[in-house]
Amino acid sequence: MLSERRLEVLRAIVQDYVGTEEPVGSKALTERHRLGVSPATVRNDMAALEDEGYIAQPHTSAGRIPTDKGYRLFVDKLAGVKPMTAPERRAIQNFLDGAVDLDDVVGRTVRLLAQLTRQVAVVQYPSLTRSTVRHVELLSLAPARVMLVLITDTGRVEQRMINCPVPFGETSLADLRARLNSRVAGRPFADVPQLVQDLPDAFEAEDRGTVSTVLSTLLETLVEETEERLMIGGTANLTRFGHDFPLTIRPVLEALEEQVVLLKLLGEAGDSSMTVRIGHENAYEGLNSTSVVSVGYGSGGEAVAKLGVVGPTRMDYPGTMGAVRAVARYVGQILAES
Amino acid sequence: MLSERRLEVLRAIVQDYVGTEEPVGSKALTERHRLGVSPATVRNDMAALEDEGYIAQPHTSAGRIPTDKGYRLFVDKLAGVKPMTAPERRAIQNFLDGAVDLDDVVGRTVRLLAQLTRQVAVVQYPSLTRSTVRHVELLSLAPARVMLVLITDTGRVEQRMINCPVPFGETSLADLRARLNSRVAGRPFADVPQLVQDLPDAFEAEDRGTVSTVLSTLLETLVEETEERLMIGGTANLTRFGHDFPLTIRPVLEALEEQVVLLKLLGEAGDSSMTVRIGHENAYEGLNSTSVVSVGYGSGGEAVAKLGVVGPTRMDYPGTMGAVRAVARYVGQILAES
DNA sequence: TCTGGCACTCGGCACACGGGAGTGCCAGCG
DNA sequence: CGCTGGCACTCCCGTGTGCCGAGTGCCAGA
Repeated sequence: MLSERRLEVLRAIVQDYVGTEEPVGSKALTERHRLGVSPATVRNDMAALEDEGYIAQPHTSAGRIPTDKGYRLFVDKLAGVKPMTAPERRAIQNFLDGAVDLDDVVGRTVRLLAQLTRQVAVVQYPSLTRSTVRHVELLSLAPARVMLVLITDTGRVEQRMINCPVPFGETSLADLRARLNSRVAGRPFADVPQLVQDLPDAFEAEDRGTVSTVLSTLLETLVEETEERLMIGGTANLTRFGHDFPLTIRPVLEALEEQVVLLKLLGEAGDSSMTVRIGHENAYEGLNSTSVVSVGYGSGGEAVAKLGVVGPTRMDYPGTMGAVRAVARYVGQILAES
Repeated sequence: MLSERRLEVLRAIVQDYVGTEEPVGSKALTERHRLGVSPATVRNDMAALEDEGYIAQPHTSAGRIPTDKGYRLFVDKLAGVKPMTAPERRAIQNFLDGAVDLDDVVGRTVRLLAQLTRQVAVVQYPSLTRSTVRHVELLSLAPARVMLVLITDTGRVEQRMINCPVPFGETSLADLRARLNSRVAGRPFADVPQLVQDLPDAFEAEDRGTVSTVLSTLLETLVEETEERLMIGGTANLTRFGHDFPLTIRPVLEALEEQVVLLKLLGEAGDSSMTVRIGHENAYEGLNSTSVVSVGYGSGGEAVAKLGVVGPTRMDYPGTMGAVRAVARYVGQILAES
């Protein structure tokens, strides 16, 4: 177990390195922090921290920088979450209020989060399968052409075109619409497959094919993995990463374009509590030099989706965590109101 | 006026520079192209081209690189549009087919375009105001809560929540829905304001307030500038820009995040024909070292939106233009089918 | 267990140097 | 009059050298 002072040294190293982006040496440490001991002592502590794998030297005779393990310890034991100041909280609220629809909410959130953290922001749309059905609408656009519209309590709206095998009468359509809604409205989307299973039986033989087509389209829309969507923003902040660009930034941009990768990343994180994944803790190779801070958000108690930021492992963890948590909280409120 | 040979020299310079990314000298030129003259002669031609402002030297005693004016001449007079090969055309079609909704179409298009051109792709959603109304739906979600859903012939669906001043009966709602659709279905969105102007008059006094609220929400969604949306992709290709990253890439990423800037950029381009804006021809400063190739696309004859790519001024113009044109054509087809 | 001292290591920078690619100019040739 | 080969000149750039400073590890002493 590391002594109290050694932990203090580690904390100082992390803070300084995050601030200066340069390896920090023993002398500079004693000057900037009141450790109460001499550089030589700090050097011994640093040697011990290095033995334990918390810090490392980029080159012999250079200062130390924290390793992923070092950041992990810092986040778990040495740092808290820095709460937002009152003006910041007000700014968040102002910025998010006045969104006209869900796209707007998500868009504003992603911009806000990118600006607050000066990093790349990722916001997942509320998951269909974790939301509740508000309404299912069927519109007849042409004799054998139906549009299916799903509306969730979180404001998300999905639509699908359906080509019916045979023309579908307006009364049958109204019948199906009414039956569908009476079964599923107010229920979680996850239950929908069960709830509509035997619906075709209630219809005349000639309509059954069409009803089945509609239902299977409905179920397809709910398949996890395809129904998940997200928005990212603040990629310009990647340019603040470091000086050795091309190699650092490239894989990150590529990862961000692969929505599958991001969704997996968010999916792996704890369900609603805040999760920090540091460097190599991220399964995806391109993100091995980044950290991901994410948290679930939702209109009520349960999380319907996640949001977070992607930044260099060398990031201000307490500040970032504070911003992410605060934004998630306010977005949840907005969704609950809509 | 420049002689035939000098134009040929300019063409050779552009082609070589685009290929190698390095200033091209007189000797290298004569070696790679059959110009039929000696380096000394080419030197004289280059001096003339430089006097006219078509090419420039990064430093004394270095090769020449094309200026924006040089690229302009190249695009206008010296190069055509390189048509896609048959396999490429097939690949495009395969890639775009099977999209389930408009978001999917736009998403696939942006990825496709980024991949084909190896540059940043930008695709605008079909403009509401330039589309035709397919259907307007009103859903009663709560006694004084109505959801407005607009559906265009291009597959776009917009929705807005409306809080009614007074509860709105189901029959009044059905009445309004029917009247609305009979007036606007099949008409261009641009005409909607005119068409619905006197609608409140047809209702009882108590409902008139609500009807007006619904109509004003409808009109708000049609305001140009707010209704325009777009998707971008392929930002990872920016890393191929050059070696002097931070300065080049940063403002471009920033511009791409400012949807307003991009929309303006696309808006300024010719309405449906292909437009190439080179370097400083772009009004936005951050894009002064990039070229934008854009073209309108639409389901029928008229363009309902634009798509294009953003890349370094040093780009393969014929190939890029070919890809952009081909993709626009296929997207138009897909939209017409849906 | 901490401290001050000391020798050592190594990255980064400033500087000088030379090679090479490219240029402009000029005189001569068809 | 236009094209060509030759020539002197200009710079960019990569390489090599030397120095400085920050940082380290180790050791003897308090």
